[in-house]
Amino acid sequence: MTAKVSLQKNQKMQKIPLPKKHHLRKMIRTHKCNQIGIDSVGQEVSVTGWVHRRRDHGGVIFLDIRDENGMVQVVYNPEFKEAFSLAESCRNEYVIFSKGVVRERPEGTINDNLETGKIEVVASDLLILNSSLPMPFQLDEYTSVGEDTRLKYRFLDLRRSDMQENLRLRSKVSATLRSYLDQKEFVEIETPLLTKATPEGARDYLVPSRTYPGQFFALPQSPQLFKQTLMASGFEKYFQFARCFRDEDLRADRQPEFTQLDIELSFVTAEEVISLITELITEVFKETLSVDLDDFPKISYKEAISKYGTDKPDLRNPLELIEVKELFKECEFKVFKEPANDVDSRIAALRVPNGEILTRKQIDDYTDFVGNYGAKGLAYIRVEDPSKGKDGLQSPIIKFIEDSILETLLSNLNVQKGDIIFFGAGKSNVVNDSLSALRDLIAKDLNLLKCEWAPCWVVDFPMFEKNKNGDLTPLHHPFTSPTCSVEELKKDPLSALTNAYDIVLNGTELGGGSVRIHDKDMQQTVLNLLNIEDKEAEEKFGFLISALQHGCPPHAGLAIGFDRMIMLMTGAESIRDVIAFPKTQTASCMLTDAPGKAADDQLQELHIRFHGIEKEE
RNA sequence: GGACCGGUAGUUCAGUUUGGUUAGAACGCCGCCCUGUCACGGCGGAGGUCGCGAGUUCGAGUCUCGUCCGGUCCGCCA
Repeated sequence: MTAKVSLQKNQKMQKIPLPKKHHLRKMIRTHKCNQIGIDSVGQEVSVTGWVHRRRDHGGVIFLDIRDENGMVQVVYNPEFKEAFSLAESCRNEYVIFSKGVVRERPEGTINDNLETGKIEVVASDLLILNSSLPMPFQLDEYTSVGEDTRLKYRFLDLRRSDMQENLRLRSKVSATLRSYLDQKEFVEIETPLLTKATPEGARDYLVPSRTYPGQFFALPQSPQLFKQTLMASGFEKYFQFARCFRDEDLRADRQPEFTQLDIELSFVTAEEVISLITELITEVFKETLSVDLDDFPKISYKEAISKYGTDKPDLRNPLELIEVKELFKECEFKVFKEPANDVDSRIAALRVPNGEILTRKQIDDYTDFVGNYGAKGLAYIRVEDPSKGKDGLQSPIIKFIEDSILETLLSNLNVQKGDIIFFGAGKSNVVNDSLSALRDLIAKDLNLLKCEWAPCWVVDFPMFEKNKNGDLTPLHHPFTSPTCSVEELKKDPLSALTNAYDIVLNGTELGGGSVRIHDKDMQQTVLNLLNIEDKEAEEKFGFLISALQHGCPPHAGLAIGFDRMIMLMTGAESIRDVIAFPKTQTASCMLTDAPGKAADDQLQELHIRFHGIEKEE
C-alpha cells in the first residue's frame, strides 16, 4: 500500500534551470504578498510563493502568487522577454521568485475580492525555484475532495486555506493559553510518554522494552498520576499540553492520540478551579475569536440528566425533557405502565413547539433513529387544536390512555396548538440516550438553536455508577474526592457525590476535572470499593500512594480536550481537520503508511515472536 | 464486535433500480490561438484494472457471495 505518485501520461516533469549560487543570493523577498498595497505604488518589490493560478492571454500573462499570508497579482509583458517566457511555462503550484514594480491597476480592472486587488506587480524578473507535478486535486475552495485523497496527500491538503486557518487558530489559541497561565504563575512541566499503564479504563498502547524482556511501557492515557505527584512535589500550579493515547475505536471527534491542556493546583477548592477556567476560556474566546462568552451557568448532574438526558447538554437548544412517569402509574397502557412502576426506568416527554410541520416520514425516520440507542419505538402526540380536548389530538397512542391521565398530561406539559410531543418510556439509560440524541437532531432539523455559544458547568456528579455486572465504576476516575467522609462512603457508595466538574460547550464536553483525594485512607477506601486490592494498587501506582503519605497538599485540577476545543472554535466537522497529521477511522496514517512491519532483527531484540499471524511476503 | 453510506478518468460525480453497441459530464491535464484577466476565454486532444476476488449468465460497472479501503454511528472510550 505504498503512496502512488501518479504522473499523468501526457504530463512530464518539467526540467527547470536551477538558479546559480550568486543568483540565489540576490533572491531576497522584500514583501509578503499581502503587504503590498496602494502605498507601495512605484516601488520595486520582490515576492516569493506558489503560483496559485495562471491566466495566459497570449500577449499578457497574469500569475497569482500566493504565500502563507496572502496573494498578489503579478503581470508579465513581452517587453521582459525572459520573465515572460518563463511565466508561460509556469503551472499551478510552481514555486517562484519574482521582481517588479508596483503600480495601480488600470481603471476597471480592480478586484475587490482580493486584499491586494487595487494594485499589481509588473514583473521584470522571474525565477522558477521549483516545478510541480499536476496536483492530484485542486487546492481551490470550489472543489470537494474525499477524505482518503486528502489524507494521502496531506502536505497538499494542508496548503488549502481552510486547513491553514484551522492550524493557525490552533497555534494562536495555545499561545494565548500559555501566556495566560504563565501570567498566573503556572509552571509548564513535561511528563513521560514511556510510562506505565494507569487505571483509566481505555485500552493502552504498549511499547515493548528491549532491556526488560517480556515487559512493556504504556503510552499515557493522560498524565493524571504524574500531575498529582507534581503537587506532592510542591509545584502549586502546573500545566502542560499533554499528548494522550487511547487505543479505542475512533469517531469524528476522537483520535487515538490527542492533546489535553492539563492543569492542576494545590490548596484550591472546586470553586476556584471553576472560576479560573471560566476566566481562561472567556479570555481565549475573546482574544482569538472576538467572542464574548458572558454566562457559564452551573447545572447539577441530576438536573442535566433530568432535563436533557445527558451530562453534556447543548444549551443553545431550547427543548427540554419533562418527567411524566408519575402520571402513568395506574395507566392501562402497558408500554407506559411498566416503566412507570420500575425504579430503573423513566418516562419523559419532549414537547416540540410547531412540531406539526414534521411529516410522517420524518417521524418514521426519528423512530429508526432512536432505535440506534435501544428505544423500541417513539410515541408521539400531535396537538392540532388543544381547545377541542381529545378530539384536537392526533396520535396512535391516545386511544390507550385514560381521559383523566391525558388531561393532566396536557396541562402539565402546557401544550400549545401546533406542538408535537414525543415520548420515551423504558430503562432510564435508553430513554436518556435516545431522547437526548433526538433533542439534538430535532433542534438541527428545525433550526431551533437560539445562540451561537452556550457554555456551562456540570457539577455534583455521583461518585460511582453500577456497570452491567453490577460492579461499581467511577464516573470520573478513582482519584476523585467524594464530598463525604470515609465512613459515609463505605456505608452508601452509590449516593456519594464528588467534587467533580465538567465544562460543556454546545453539547460537547470540553473538559473535566475534580478535587483529588489527598488522603491515603480515603484513597484506599475508594480503590477497595472498586475491587482494587492494596497489593494491586501498590503494583500499579504505589508511587502515588506513597506520595500521598509524604505531605501531599490538597489539590484539584482539570484537563481540557484541546483538539475538540479547536474543532468547536473553527466549526470543523471532524477532529481530523484541526490536526495536521491525523489517523483514519481504523487508526492508520495514509501519509506514512503507519503502522508498519518491523524487521526480524528488531523483533528479536525486543524478544517478540508472533503466533497465529501468517507471514506475508 | 455490530448497523449504515460510499469506492467508476488526476479530482468530484452520473450511469447500478430494469444485465445488452464504443462507460459519460464537469473541473483538472496536454496542444494551438488570444494584450486586461482574476474560478479568464475559444478550438482541438489525451486520459478508465468501473477497489479486489470468486460466482450466476450467451453476456456483469449493473445481480450474488466474500474481501479490502474511506466515512458516519452503536458498543467501546471521558
